[in-house]
Amino acid sequence: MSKRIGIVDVAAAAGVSATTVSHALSGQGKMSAETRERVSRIAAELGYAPNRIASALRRQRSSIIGFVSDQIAISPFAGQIVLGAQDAAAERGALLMVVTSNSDPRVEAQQLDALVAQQVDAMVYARMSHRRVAAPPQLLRQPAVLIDAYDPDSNLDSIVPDERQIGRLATDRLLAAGHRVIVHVTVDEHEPAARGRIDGYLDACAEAGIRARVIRMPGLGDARAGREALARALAEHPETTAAFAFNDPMAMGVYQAAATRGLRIPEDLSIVSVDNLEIIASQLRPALTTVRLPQYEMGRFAIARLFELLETGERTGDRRVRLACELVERESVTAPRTQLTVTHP
Amino acid sequence: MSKRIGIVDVAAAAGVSATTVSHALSGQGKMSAETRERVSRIAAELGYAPNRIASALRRQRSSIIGFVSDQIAISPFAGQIVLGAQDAAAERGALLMVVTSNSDPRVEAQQLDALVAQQVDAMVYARMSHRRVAAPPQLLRQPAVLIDAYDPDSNLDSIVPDERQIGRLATDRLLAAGHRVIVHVTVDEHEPAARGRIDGYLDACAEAGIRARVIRMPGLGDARAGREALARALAEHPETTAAFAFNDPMAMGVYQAAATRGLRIPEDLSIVSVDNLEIIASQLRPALTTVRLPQYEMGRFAIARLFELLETGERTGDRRVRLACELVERESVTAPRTQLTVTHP
DNA sequence: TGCGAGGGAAGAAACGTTTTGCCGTTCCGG
DNA sequence: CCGGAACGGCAAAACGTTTCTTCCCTCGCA
Repeated sequence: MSKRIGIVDVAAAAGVSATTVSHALSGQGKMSAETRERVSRIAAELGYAPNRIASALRRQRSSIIGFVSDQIAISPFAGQIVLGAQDAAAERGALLMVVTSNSDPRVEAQQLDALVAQQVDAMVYARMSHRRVAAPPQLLRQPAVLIDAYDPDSNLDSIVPDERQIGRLATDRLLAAGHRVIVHVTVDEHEPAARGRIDGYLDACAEAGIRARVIRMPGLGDARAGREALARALAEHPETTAAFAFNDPMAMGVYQAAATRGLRIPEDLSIVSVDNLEIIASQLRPALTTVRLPQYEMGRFAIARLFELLETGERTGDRRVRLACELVERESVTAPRTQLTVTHP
Repeated sequence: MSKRIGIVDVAAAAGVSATTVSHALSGQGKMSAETRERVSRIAAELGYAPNRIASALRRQRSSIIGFVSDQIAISPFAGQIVLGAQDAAAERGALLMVVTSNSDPRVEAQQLDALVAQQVDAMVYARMSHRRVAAPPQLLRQPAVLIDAYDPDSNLDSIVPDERQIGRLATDRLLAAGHRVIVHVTVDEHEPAARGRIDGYLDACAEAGIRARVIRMPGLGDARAGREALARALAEHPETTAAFAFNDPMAMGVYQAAATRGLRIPEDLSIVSVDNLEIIASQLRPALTTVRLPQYEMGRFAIARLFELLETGERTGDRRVRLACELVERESVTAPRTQLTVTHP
């Protein structure tokens, strides 16, 4: 491990001052193209790598963005958000510093302090499911945005999926296939995500002039809830031909309950859900048609917004950004057995 | 955003020199307990947060550990490894800087360079499935370890799951339940993970004196492969009562194929697999008995090893560490229908 | 009383950049 | 031919710590 070579070594080798090297490499200042080129070449030859620590100290700008999330382990969502954020940061010459509190507030506080000490330029505070939160005070020392979370008491920017549009999109897909008896199996509507999706479902039903049938289950939505929900749905609405599930695990439960009853998917029951968990959606048989949450985009958008705040001190647009989602078509939707003939007036 | 307060502000407020503040806060140097206590108190009152950038520059030690992984999005594994590494790093006052290349070598090189520029003290290079790799040159500038990967050409430390023990453990579980006809559905044995698990399976079969029946499928192991594998297994070995699947998605396929044939799990077919993907294993019905990979432990171990290298320049123990795995009991294993009576001699 | 030891604290240098201000040279127009 | 702008480049200060060295003072002992 030989001594790291620095700007002065390059300067010596090129027979110029450190200042000139700095200028040459950063494209600042006035200098002959010849010198600039020669210095750059020598730097490359020597394998010079800038020391971002020194640079950060001098410039009072670390080019590091802190990314705090409550979970990274459990949900594959996190990864996509981080990826989007990382890509966007890299495009701007910044690096992400990701920490996960595993939902422990004490750990979270420690980590936030560590990020502050690290002089991060800005912070992203991400939740892995849409939540209302109280933003920790460390977020207020530098620009910060929330992902999948909002805090009505602070004026931090917030980036969330457009839950209502999700409900709309999923239901419209089933309507478009010709279904008229569509149940929505979901969870407690205190979940912001559930609330929004229900609203979207209701909108779509109202517009289509069909009856809304919402089955609410306790908990956060897993296969068990999906199984029980389908049982209830069929008991209450035996004529059901399609289901819109709150998330992919619930959809998996619906598959299981359908199999138990000898209902085939999609011939007897069409399903649309939300999450696009690759590991479920594409492994189920038939593969699950589901709404993809815009995780990658949320990550990107967060960083873009942060740089906007860093560079201009101002933000454009809304404080609360809802990103639209898209449907991923697979195989779990088809027309109902007794297709309604649509009469064009 | 008021000016950040630094060590000199504390010094001024306490009527001492910056040196003394530094000593007081770090517990270095000789000084009266009274001064030390007073300085600490004043620092706390002023809300002093150390500037780790400045500290890093002076000490030539950033206390940042780079963590490079090929994937973070797709697999929930990554999260656990990162979590383990993060916890271990936090215990030692270090921070993790996680980057994901998304398996793009160009991106990876860029990110490695960025980490080098960031003056990371050490690096973790993680793959999300057990692989042979060629370690990139940037890893050699500071201590580094590989996770779920090994490079026979470098002398970097390597931390991997004990694949052979996995095969052993899973097969033994089925043997213990009384099964004598156990198929192993797996993938191409060029996968290091597959190779090791097959060996463990063969060991267990040999020791139990039963015939080994390995079904190899192309690809990396998904539900489709699992379905086809079970079909082949039953064609070749109709008397099969138990299956050991390479991973959870394949096990999911086995469930699907079993359902198609009217085989009940576990009554007609017991299953053990590997991964413990929460989202599959606990959502399947019956819940899947599966081997948990020691991700968290691998993360922790990697950091521990790195600090060993940083502090002593030496390592203890093996260059290639295989961590043992444990079985997570759920509901997919029971005794075979026609139980063999074990005669004690 | 003189002297050395040693505790407590301060001064100053150093880490590797970036940036400000300045200096010498050239070139142009008046 | 002179004044001044434009240009190319350099010296030095600054960023906030840590650490090496020095300094002062007190205390104990001969």
